[in-house]
Amino acid sequence: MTFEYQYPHPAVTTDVAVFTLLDQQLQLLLIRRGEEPYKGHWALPGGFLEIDEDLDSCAKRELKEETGVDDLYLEQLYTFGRPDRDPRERVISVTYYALVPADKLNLSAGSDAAEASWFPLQALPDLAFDHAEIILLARERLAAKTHYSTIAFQLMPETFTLSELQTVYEILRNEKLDKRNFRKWVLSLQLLEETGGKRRNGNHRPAKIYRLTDPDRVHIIR
Amino acid sequence: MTFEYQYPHPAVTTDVAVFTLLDQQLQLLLIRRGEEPYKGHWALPGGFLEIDEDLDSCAKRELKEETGVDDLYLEQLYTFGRPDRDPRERVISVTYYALVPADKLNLSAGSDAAEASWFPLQALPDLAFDHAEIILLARERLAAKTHYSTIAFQLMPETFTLSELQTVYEILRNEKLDKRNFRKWVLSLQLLEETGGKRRNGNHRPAKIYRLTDPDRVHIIR
DNA sequence: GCAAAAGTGTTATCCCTACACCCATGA
DNA sequence: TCATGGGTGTAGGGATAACACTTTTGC
Repeated sequence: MTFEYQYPHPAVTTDVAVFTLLDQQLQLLLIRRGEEPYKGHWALPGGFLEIDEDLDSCAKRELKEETGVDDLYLEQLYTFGRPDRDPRERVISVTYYALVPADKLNLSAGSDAAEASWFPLQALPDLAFDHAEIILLARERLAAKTHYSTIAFQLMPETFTLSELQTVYEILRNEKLDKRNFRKWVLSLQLLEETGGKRRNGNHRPAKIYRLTDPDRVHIIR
Repeated sequence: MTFEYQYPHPAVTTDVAVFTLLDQQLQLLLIRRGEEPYKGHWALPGGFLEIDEDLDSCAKRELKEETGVDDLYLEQLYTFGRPDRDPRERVISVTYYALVPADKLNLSAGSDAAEASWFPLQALPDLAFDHAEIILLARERLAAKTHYSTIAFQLMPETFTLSELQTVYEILRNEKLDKRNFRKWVLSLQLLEETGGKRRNGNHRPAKIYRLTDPDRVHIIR
C-alpha cells in the first residue's frame, strides 16, 4: 500500500529533549539508533507523525513507546527543517522539550528502542542529525525560563528540601545563588508548603521538607 | 505526475502574521482567499513548503509572491497541527510573525494573491482556518518581547522622533507610558543616535530626529 | 567536641516610578 | 499671545544584593 500526492510532501517527525536531574547533574534522555542513517549513534527520542495524530500526542506517544517515560511536563520548542537534515527524505521536525523528576522515571518499562539511556549534558555522545543543535536551544530556553516561571519545579520530586531546590536552580542557571536570598524569594512565591517532615541526610541538622501547593502548574512570575 | 510514499505524509505550510504600524494603529496583513476552502475569507499570507526549501525561505517567498513585502524582521512563532485544521488534507503549519516599518511596504508590487490588505487588529474580518488563534499568539509574543528586547524598533522607519517611538511602545503594550521615564530608559540603551535634524510637525516645537545605531539587530536587553 | 549542612535578618544599593514646568514653533 | 507637543530633573519606595553567625545532628 502506498500513498500518492500531486505534490511532493515532506515527512513530519516530533523529537523531544527530555531533561531530568540525576546524581546532582542535569541529564538528557537519548536512544541509540538501531537503523541507518546514523546507525549506532545516539539521538533524541522521537518519530514520525501519524496522519490523524496531534503534534503533542505524537511527542508523548513516541516518548512512551521508546522510553516508557510518561506523565511529564512537555512544551513545544522550535521546528527544524533544513532540507538536508535527514539523508533519507525531506523531514520537518517539530521539537519539544520535557522535564521529568528523577523519581517518576522508569526507563526499563515498555521501551521498544534498542537502548535508552541518560547522559549528563557535559558528556553527550555523538548525536544523529541536527540533534545537538536542538539540545542547545532547549538548554537555553530552559535556563531563560527559570527567570520568569516556575518551570524548574517540574524537575523536583514530590517532596524536597529548599537546599535541593536551590541546587536545581544553580545547575539550570549555571551560577551560585545566595542561600538567604534564594529562600526569601522562593518562599515569597507562596507556592510551597511544609510537609512537617524533616530529612536527615548526614551528620548535620535535618532539613524541613516541602511540597508544591500546585504541583502540575507552571506559573509565570514577575 | 504524482509522488508516492509508503506512509501517509502531511502537507507542510508556512503562514506569517505580518504587523506594521499605519495610521497610529497596529495593523495586520491579510490576503483574501480565491479558492475553497474558506473562499472569500481573509487569511494569513502563506503556502505550501517546496520540497527543497528551507522553512524560513518558504515564509519569505510566499510573502513576497502574495504581497510584494520583502526585507522584514521574521521570526518563527509556533507550529500548529490539529488534525482537522484544514478540511482538504492533513496540514502542518509552521507559523512566523514579522514586523515591517510602514515606509518599507509596497503592497501593490508583485502580488499574485487576489487581494492583499492591511487590517487594524481591532477590526479583523472573519479568518480562515485557525488563523485567528495564530494571530492571538503572535500578538502576545510581540507584546511580551517589548519588555526584554528591542523588537519594537523593527516597526520604526529609518528616522523617527522619541515621541513616535513611545507611541509604538504604547500601542504594542496597550498602556500609557511616562514621557520622561520612557526617554531616560530608551536613551540609556545607547542604541539611538541623533541625526541632527529636526521634524517640524505642527504648531509646536520641532522634535529631534533619531536613528538606530544598529538598525538590523534586535537586542536582548535587561 | 567537631564537622557539616540547615536555618535565619539587616543594611546598602540600585532601579523604577511618580510627578510639573519651561521651550520652540505656527497660526 | 495662544495653543500644541517637545523637552527636561529629582526625590521616594520597593526590590534586589551583599553579607556571617547560630542550630542541629551524627560520629
